Amino acid sequence: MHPYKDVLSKSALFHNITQSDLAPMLSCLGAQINRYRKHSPIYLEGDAAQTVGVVLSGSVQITKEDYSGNRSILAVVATGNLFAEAYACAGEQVLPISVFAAEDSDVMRIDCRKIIDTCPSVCAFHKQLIRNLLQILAEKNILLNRKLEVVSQRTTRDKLLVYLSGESKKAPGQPFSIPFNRQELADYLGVDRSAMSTELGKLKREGILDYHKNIFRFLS
Amino acid sequence: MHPYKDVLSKSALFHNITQSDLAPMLSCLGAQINRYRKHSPIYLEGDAAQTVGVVLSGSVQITKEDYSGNRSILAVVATGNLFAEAYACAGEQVLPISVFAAEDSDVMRIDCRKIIDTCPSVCAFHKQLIRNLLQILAEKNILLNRKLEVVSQRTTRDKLLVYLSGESKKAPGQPFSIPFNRQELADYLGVDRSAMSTELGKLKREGILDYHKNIFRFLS
DNA sequence: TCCGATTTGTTGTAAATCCAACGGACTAAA
DNA sequence: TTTAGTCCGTTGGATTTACAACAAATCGGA
Repeated sequence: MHPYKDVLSKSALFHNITQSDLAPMLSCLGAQINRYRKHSPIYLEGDAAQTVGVVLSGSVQITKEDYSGNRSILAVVATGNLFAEAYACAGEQVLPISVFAAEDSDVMRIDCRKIIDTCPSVCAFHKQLIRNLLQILAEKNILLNRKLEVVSQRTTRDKLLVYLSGESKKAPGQPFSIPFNRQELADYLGVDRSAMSTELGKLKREGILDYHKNIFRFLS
Repeated sequence: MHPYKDVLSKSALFHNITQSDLAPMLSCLGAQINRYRKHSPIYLEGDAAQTVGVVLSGSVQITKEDYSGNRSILAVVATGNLFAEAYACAGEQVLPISVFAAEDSDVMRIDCRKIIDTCPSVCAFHKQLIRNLLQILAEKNILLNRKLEVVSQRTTRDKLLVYLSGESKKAPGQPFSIPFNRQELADYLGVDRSAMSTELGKLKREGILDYHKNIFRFLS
């Protein structure tokens, strides 16, 4: 009985893999589990990137030092999610980021080469694992492309319109909600919150957009 | 003898696959080759994304319509390279982009499910194919992350410093070249060329950076 | 060498953005 | 009800950027 089977079976990496198959698979993969105290490093910038991390409990922070030495938090990875998967899968990479435990956390690490080099006789579920990994990378790719499209817009107005029209595309003309408050939206768009607020006000006054809190609707 | 074996064996998707293995592999994958006239569509926005494309000859353009209906070119894919791979691998995706032949072009398409669902008895090289696909996605991921970090900087100065210090990291203090001219660099950073030129001049006058054409060096 | 085309740097002005500060609306706890 | 905290919109001034136009430098043939 694996202590983390509930977390793992909900994780995208182990999607469509039955709980009973988890334990033998993990031993086949040589998965290593470690506990990290809050603030202690899991990976450091410059490390060789060979293993993908899975957060089993707690959460971790992806951080990076900029050219002037300021450390900033790029992302927080919650329980059940992966980190460093792109670097581990690309092979021969040096990590450009560091990972720290945001709280006391358990982390499982798997060597990506073990995932890729299937052992056809033993592990029938390797194939599913590879499929999942491919899907995770592909979906992240799509997310990054989408964000890049938004932040590449030159003006706050265009960033808002590109982001919001994208969110609205599933049901044009209908109200839709966004998963951000104003500050988070401003951070996502890479603009100042107050300037964004002003621009939202303009769009509303011009009759292009209506909104209340995080519910938006295009008036076209 | 496959007519495109030289192009294919140089393509990242078929890296480490011998030319003699190409033909049986392609037939096993159900690869389809079509010729497209200049400007004719290969994929249209809204299509179901199931196949990854490989440019066998010529080149293709990735385009997208923005919220106001303007079509812009996001990328040009040269001979030997892939397109739509992320959407094809993510499964159940609708394409948010269109692809047109930039010139008369031959394009091969492969159903991603055929790549993922290995046929262990027949194709020993499926494994290598999957490894390559994973690596392509992972590397693209890293590139997108890197670009996103640059473009997310608020000021032109910071965008320049983040980009250039990243390029300089391989050999700190040494001169390094960049693969862009000024206009291309400005496009990559998402800023105005002349404003960027001004900012570069400031950095030089402040003694932070020296450059000549596309050779740069940090003076730290 | 000379010419035309392209690339790069410079400048001034208009416009957009950032920044800091503040006030109102709302919420939750005391 | 009061109070403290958070979120959101607004404002004004300082800064930054875009834009357009032009000058200087560079490059590749003829």
